[in-house]
Amino acid sequence: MKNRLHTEYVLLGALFQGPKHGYEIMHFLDSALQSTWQVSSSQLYVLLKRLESQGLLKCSLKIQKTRPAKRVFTLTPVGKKGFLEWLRSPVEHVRDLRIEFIAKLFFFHRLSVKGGRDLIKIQIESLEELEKKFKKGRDKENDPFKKLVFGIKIITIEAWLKWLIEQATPFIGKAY
Amino acid sequence: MKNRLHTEYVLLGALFQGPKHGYEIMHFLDSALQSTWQVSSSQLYVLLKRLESQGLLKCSLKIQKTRPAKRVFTLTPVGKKGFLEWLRSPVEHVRDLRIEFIAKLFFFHRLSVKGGRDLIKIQIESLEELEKKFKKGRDKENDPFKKLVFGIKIITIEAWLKWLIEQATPFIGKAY
DNA sequence: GGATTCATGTAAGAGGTTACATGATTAT
DNA sequence: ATAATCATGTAACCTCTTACATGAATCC
Repeated sequence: MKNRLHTEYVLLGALFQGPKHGYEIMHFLDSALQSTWQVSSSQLYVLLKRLESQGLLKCSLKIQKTRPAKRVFTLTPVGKKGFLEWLRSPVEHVRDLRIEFIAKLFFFHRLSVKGGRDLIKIQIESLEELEKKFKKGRDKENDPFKKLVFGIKIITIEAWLKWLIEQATPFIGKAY
Repeated sequence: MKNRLHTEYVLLGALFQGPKHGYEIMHFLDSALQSTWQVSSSQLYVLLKRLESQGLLKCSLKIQKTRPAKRVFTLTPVGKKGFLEWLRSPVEHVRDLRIEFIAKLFFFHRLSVKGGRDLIKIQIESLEELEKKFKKGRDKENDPFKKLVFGIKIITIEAWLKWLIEQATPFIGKAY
């Protein structure tokens, strides 16, 4: 499966529990993900069109008397599969934890999907490995600036590990 | 002074200690900032052109027999002033600490510019204020997901405060 | 003989933002 | 009256990335 944009997966997730039209998706994301994930309305409609053309969504028109027709989107099986695969994969880069990983946790919680604890577990493992790697890198490094850069990477990873264990794990709950 | 791009300031910084041509700047950034800041060569030349047209750089041609002429760039007084203003200002967003702030520290260190300790100090103050704000926000929040988002923000700020105090401050040194 | 270094660029495209366009309905 | 809500979009622009173009010199 190709490397889709993060926002595209978030849109798929917004449709996981049932069809919605664009405007509805906008409000769903605004109220639930709020400042975590913002999609402008123009971008939203562009992405929905693209996802439809790629067969991840299908769309039906719902004509209304007084307003423009709603374009109601439904996840296709391909779209559903793609979303779940994304949801259960750890993020590749450390920088993606603050945004993309949080979005995954949101969906595990909101949609009651199983696998959240497993995701957290492998995410922790991959962070611990990275931490080791960076610590080795720092030890070998002589340039004080580069040491400093390793330092902020390591300290950030440690903070996020703590957050994953102490806050994210209880958030997901035992059942999932 | 308008809100210039971060990369533009980095280019200005690369010229702070004397004129360089594009290719030289590339190597300077590659070797010194390495993985912290990468500029593709195509983007580099575009930015240099823009900075020149805005009067922050001036350029002189140095013709060579066998290779294309070097375009040697020199900081103008406006450019120098703009760079120092940027250098001494704290970053606005927390997300900019990991990249933009680090670049500022690099230049303080590398160019032996004074004001590094002051910058760290006000950066610490602004982070501490943010931390308080987020903690209040978390206390008022009922939605567990939004609490979790506050949680990662707070824990990240705490880590970076620790890094600023324990690692960045000694890096800059007492004299600056 | 082939890769790398030196030295500059253009062109195309991806992803995003902001501004603008439409137009009725409902709330204040 | 006028502002906000509902509902969709297009167009222009910005930043950055990738690919491509040129062409001698030098290293292996």
